[in-house]
Amino acid sequence: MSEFAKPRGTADILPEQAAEWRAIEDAARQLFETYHYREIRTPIFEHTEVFQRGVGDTTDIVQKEMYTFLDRGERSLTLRPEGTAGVVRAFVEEKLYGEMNTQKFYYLGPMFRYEKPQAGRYRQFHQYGVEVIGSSDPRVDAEVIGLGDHLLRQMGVKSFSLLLNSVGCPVCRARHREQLLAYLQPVRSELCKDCQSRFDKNPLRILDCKIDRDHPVVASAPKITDALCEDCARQFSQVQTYLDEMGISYEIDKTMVRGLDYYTQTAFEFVEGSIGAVSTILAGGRYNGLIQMLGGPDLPGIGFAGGVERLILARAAHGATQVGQDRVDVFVLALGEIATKPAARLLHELRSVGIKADSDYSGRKVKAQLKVADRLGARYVVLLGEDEVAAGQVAVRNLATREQVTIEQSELVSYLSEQVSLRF
RNA sequence: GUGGGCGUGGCGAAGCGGUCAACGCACCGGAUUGUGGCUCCGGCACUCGUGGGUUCGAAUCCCAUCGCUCACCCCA
Repeated sequence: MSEFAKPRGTADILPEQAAEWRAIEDAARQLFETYHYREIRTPIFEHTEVFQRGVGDTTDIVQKEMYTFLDRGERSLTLRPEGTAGVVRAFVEEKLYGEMNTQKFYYLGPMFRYEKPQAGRYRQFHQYGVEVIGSSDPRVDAEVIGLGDHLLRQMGVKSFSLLLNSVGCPVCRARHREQLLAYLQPVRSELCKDCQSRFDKNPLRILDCKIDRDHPVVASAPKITDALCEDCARQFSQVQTYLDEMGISYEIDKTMVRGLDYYTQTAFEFVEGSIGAVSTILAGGRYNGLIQMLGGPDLPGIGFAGGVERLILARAAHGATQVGQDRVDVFVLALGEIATKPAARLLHELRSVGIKADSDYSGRKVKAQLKVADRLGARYVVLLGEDEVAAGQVAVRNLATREQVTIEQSELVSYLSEQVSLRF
């Protein structure tokens, strides 16, 4: 074991896996652009207050999961634990609201949370996500949800379910909170320890508690979904109408609450059963108060975020894993001291015209080098020995057909350009 | 933060108190002259995460510690 190990909860993405990562990132970007979302890149760290305000002081993320540090100027900074707060901060700071009424963004990148790692949960993990700011039209909710659905399908996740709920607005939420507290008060002492404290901080979460969920009183407690104000109820039903219209199936889950404080109205979660205990693969919701909370105008917003690591796990479970092929077009084989210089020159010439080429650097024998060429999946071997060097020629061997020709060194590039291009 | 499982060569994995720590894969070399994928032969852990203890003797038992992993809270 090495003396230096990567920090807990981080991962090295090795070349083989990097191919899949890149494929996912490329496909995600392309899909987002198809929906006319534009990429936005915000800093990986922000002033701590951005997350305290943006994510919410009562959330686990802020209370116990942030990577917070003081820089040399004594400023408190935090590695971003999620993407929305930073995007909204940028939106407000750069005054992007001046441009158009509705703006659509996407992002891709690492996030950091100080958690104990397990399957599908890491301290540095990666998310792709979208944010739509400036419209509260339920068509936008449906578009964002539909985009999540589309992305998962496109990525090869064949089965998953979509849970949908509405968590209301500050008006109906406050009203529901009163009802709920009154309702639960008599059984407060029967609740689990966590729910005792949720009682004051975030009673909505009690409904979602895995321990108390089965408690008869809790199970039949008033749901926010049933206590929505007129506006929220209409929003919720219209979102469903559009989803129906788009042929996207979902289940209403009245106990589903999103973990972040900023959510209002629409909340949704895509879950996949085979990736471990943490089955949420992509989730999001509407956050109508957030922009104003971060100092901007009173604009509505909605978005989602998905975990790349969880997507990769799900792809694996669905047999969609992609392995990178590591092939080279040409392998330059130099024999002996005398061949090294012309070989280096030819290797460089081949690469200059875009032919993927490699060579051996350890001065091994022909046999060993051919073995390497074979293993690299090379189509051609350019062989340079004493005879060839003396004659200004090279032997070019087609590894598949075993045919070998000897040509002038000056013709090599044009000869191979032609051969290699024939494959495409 | 809490609980379970596990830590043997690059990887997978046997051994679970007593000769030199199996084996497979990978890797390296060889099977006569400068020609590959198969086969055959050979090489590759003074050491079993780390530290301490028990014992005549420990990879094997005990304790601690670190790490990995799964699960809980919560979450992508």
